[in-house]
Amino acid sequence: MPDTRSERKAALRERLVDAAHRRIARDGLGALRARDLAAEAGCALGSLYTAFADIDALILAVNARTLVELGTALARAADGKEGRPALQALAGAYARFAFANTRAWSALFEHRMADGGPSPDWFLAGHAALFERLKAPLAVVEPHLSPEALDLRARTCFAAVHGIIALSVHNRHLGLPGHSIASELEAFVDRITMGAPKA
Amino acid sequence: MPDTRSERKAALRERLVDAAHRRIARDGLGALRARDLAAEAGCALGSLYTAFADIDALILAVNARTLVELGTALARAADGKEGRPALQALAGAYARFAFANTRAWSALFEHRMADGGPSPDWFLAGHAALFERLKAPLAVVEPHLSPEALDLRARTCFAAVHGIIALSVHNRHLGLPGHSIASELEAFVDRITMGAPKA
DNA sequence: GAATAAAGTGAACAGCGTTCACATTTGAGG
DNA sequence: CCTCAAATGTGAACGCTGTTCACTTTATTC
Repeated sequence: MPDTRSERKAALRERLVDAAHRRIARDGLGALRARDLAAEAGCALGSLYTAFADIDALILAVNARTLVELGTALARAADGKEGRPALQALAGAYARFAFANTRAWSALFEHRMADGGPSPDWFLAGHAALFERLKAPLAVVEPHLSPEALDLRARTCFAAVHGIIALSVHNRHLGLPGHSIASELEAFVDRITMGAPKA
Repeated sequence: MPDTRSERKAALRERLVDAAHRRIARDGLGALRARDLAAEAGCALGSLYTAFADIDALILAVNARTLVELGTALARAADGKEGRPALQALAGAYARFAFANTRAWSALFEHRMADGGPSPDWFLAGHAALFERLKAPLAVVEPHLSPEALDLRARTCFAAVHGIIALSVHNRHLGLPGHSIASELEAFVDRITMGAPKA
């Protein structure tokens, strides 16, 4: 009793995303090979292109999965917290996720569309959710900001924390040594949120 | 009266670096093609590999040039300034350079060695000079820091500013809109240097 | 159960960085 | 000025890449 068409196709897509995810996690985005993925998923090379339009689409699917994992890690970290403690928790969770899933996390930002075009909307929305999450705790810390200014400030804070972590993850000589990141990040968020109540 | 061997070789190297620089500036690091470069430099494909070990080495030469340009831009901006104004000037100059030379500046950070190995020391030193430049003005703003803590803080500040700019340059939807960068950056550096005399 | 549409297949294609056997040019010694 | 070994220039060829396509196999529909 063979599976239906759609079941088989969905299963193939999942096996391919699994294989790509493992490969990215182990060797990074640049080590993805269409032939390796097809072999690991147990399908012919051509079948890959019946499941995904191209390798970019497959990478996007992996990134979507990573984005969900990152989102839940952040949500868990900030759960029940507000203001400065929430921001500290988010920054710490972001750093831990980046160091625990270095290559998959890097793929989120390294990847560019092959034709140079924009990523699909649903993917950009997932990215946007990252800094949207900062708005509520930031609003507690900086109640004087207008909604527009709050949006800008959330982007700035996200980018700053991201930059600190990204440089440390990618560039051993330029970034912070691993044992200093947590403390520097904490001091940094302290500065950013200065003026707010400490607890 | 043909040129000497070494003169010809040096001229070829320069033409190749010029061509690669133009190509990177126009279309980005990913658009470099060995055949294009050879054609534009007026040499055979194989000759490229008598001048440079591989494309990585050529990219490194381009990046070295970009790094020098960036260094002089920063030096000019901070000239005669100290403390907070110096930091503001450096951040502003860094942002202006990044937006005026988007692709060449991106190449400094996008590029990874093909074999995954480390970049040569002279190149890492050039990168390190970026945040070394922050130490003196930072020491004025935060005189209580030990040399070791100052080093860490300089790395953190560089990474934060770099992150804000990088995300705005690369990711239109996640980063700041162009017209807000200068003001957000200024507010940000203000926060970082809080407690120091304003002038 | 036959007809039809969908999916699977892997050889073939175009493009890439890099190499190599060979042609050319160069500069020092007779 | 000529000679000739050695350095340099050359582009076809190699191995690899993502992607396509004519063809076979399979699932669904009437």
